[in-house]
Amino acid sequence: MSGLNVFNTLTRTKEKFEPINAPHVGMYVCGPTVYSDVHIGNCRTFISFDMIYRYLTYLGYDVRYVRNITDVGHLENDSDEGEDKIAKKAKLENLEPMELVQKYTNGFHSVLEQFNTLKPSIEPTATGHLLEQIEYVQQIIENGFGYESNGSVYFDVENYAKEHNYGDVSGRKIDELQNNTRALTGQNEKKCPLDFVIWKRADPKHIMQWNSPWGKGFPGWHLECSVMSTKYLGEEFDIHGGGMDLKFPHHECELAQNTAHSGKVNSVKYWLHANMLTLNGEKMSKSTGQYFLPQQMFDGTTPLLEKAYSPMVVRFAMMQCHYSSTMDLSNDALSAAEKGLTRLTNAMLSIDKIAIGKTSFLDVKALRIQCEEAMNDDFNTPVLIAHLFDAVKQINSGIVQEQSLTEEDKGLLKKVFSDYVIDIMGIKIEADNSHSAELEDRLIQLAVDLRTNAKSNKDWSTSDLIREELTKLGIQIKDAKGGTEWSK
RNA sequence: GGUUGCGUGGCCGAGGGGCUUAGGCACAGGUCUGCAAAACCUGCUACGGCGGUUCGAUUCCGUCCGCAACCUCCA
Repeated sequence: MSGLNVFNTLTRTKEKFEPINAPHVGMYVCGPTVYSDVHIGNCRTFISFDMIYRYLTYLGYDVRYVRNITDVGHLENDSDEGEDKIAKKAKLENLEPMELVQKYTNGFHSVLEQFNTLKPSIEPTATGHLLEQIEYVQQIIENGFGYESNGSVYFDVENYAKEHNYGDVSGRKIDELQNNTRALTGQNEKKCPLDFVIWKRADPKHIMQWNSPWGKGFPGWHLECSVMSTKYLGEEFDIHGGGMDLKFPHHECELAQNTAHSGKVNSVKYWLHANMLTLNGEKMSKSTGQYFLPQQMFDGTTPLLEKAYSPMVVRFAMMQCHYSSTMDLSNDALSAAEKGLTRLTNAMLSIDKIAIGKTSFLDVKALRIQCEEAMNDDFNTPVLIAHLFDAVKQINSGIVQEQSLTEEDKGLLKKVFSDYVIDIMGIKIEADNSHSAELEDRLIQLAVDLRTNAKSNKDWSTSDLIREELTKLGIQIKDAKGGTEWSK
């Protein structure tokens, strides 16, 4: 068995990954609605797809990775009273909507950068594609799957379902959906409760609105993803990703829009979904307050954790869990990941210490194959990590026993670790610079304390040595009455 | 209530009909070490309950219990 296999939500099976136009791969991932800070749960999805993007690239594919920014159209709920999230928050924070969008887009980028995610190839915004969205809606109406009602345009689910399946992504059946639809107020504009808005009429006081053939309004939430994926990846593309919670209604609606627009049934070949991050067994969610921000985790200011954890520790903890399984974030899990990551990186850095000889104590080629097989099995990073730890144990043991590797194997071993740990899992190995200033001060203080100790023992040669060496480094020592002071 | 998925050893977390000692963390004993740390060696424990299929089930089926997600905005 060889080659990448991915779990396709559409078929609920693992399928051999065969791009439509190899070596090109088109991947679209639903980005955030930038109306507030991203939380750690949001990050998991983007980190998961970052890993997927990295692995596809490693395999030699030329990936065009599109991840959108939703900056308009995301309604609070599906009723007619639903307010646009951006508009509502802009009012609340007393900001121009685009100012709000910029603020949270900046925050989003900053957090993802700390998690060492690669930037997407294209990061389009909904407001930057209004013309395309309007044209898209017109096409849907023309094709008979949309209708205008009181200045808004709705997607005609019933009509669509006559010709196509509706519910494939989320595994729902249209009859069940109809039976289970709650009676919401203000839905009299719709022909059927399942219909969803693709263009929404704006009240005169609404702060975000644009001219359209149906009057002033703004695009519906699901629309921008259909429009932008079509524009940048084509009417049929390889991978569509996002969080599990977007399966319904967002992805279902997106797929319906795609088909209604182009007439093509297979607009997305593989639907991939990242699972939720839970906190104390419950989903993290902005709307319920059950969450904390990444920064609070990095600096240890959330009461939900005992100490601070670096972005790389968090990222590694996520990699120890399969992207499609729910992951419960806990202090124990993070501290275990922290220690494990240290062990992994220490061993990786100590490969240099291994002697070169005529034979190898470690089957490096087999290791590489195991790693590749793990990743080929639907990006199974936990199994990948297990194989790497097996190698860690052998590396450490080999060093203790002074065993050797051939020059070729040693180079290959370094490459395997570098490929899988750094390039694919995206673990950045570097000193934690954020605490270096504090560390420096503490080290100086330590030297000063040692000198004070030597002085009290009348060990003048040691105390003078410390003072001289510190002076050479630009540190001034002053023996004051109350004790030794120093300055840089 | 409906739909989907999950329940693995002290904790996290893979796997998937009969040997995977999965892996990590923790724990216990040992080697090494002036002491410690690291590293190494050894040990440790599991598949929610009850039925069924099978020569054999943690793995398949049924059922019950528990949990989660979705059904309404969410990555």
